[in-house]
Amino acid sequence: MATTFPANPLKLVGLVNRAFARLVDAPLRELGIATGQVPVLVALKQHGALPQAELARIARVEQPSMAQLLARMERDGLVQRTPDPADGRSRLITLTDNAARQLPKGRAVMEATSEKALAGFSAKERDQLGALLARVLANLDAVDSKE
Amino acid sequence: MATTFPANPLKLVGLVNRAFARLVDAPLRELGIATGQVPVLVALKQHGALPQAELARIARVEQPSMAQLLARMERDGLVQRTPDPADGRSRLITLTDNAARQLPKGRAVMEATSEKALAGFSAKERDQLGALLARVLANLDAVDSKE
DNA sequence: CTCATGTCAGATAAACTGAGATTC
DNA sequence: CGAATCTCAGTTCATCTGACATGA
Repeated sequence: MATTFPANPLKLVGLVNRAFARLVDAPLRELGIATGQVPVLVALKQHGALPQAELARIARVEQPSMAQLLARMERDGLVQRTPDPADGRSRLITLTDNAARQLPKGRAVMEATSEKALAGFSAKERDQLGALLARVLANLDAVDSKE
Repeated sequence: MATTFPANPLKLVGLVNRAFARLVDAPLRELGIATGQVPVLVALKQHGALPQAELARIARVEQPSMAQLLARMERDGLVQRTPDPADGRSRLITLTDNAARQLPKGRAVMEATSEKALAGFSAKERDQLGALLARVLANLDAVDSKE
């Protein structure tokens, strides 16, 4: 009976993902940020101005998906697109001052909710979970690139 | 430096979830099934006819979300809605013969991809991953119901 | 009357493919 | 010319609120 309840870890991944997104959504929205935008904001904060294609790679989505996400973010005053002086095809994405100001609060929300999600976990267990998930991700990436 | 790479396990959950969905999507689509429909099909196979509200509870979505999902499934010939003789408000959802026939193949796809995702994992590690994720989910549920 | 079940209408976010325009 | 960058158009899925009809 030991393996009846975990069913399939991959199913749990989906449930955890949605439960987390649901929790984080409301407080982020009050900051004017959507959940899916956080990775983009973080990347821009870290690397400064970036072209759209690079952001798509970082977030692992197709370019049109990123274009649409950025369009929403531009609409909401989180990013600007400025022509790339070095490449006429490209436009560089930068954070607005407002976004830069809100980002730390957004990260705090993510952090706090993660903390709740991992309540009762020892440091070792957190590392374990991270390591196991990283291996799963590596496996899935390997399959993906094989096809 | 031990905790630099796992960053935040919750982020990995999101990445794993999407990577898995992407892999599983195409083969399922060939069977005429969408990824989000699988849990519903499985629940119906297990429990027989079920009302919409019960399916929403099982899948942990709001009723209108389930209604729309079922509408798509009905459109695609996977389920039927028949009046509940015992409750005039309710309509019971049942699998079509075709869906019942396709379901095993769908589960096989899910299984096979899960297997690839967990390549190189010992039985113990699988249980560990499942147990850790189940604890995360329980934590998130607890927060959710507190608010 | 209240509660539960379900539908409808409308909004939003996120992702994809396919087809161009433009520039390196 | 070929490849990269981006836009546009259209589709699908998944999710949410809010309003409403109807039956228990």
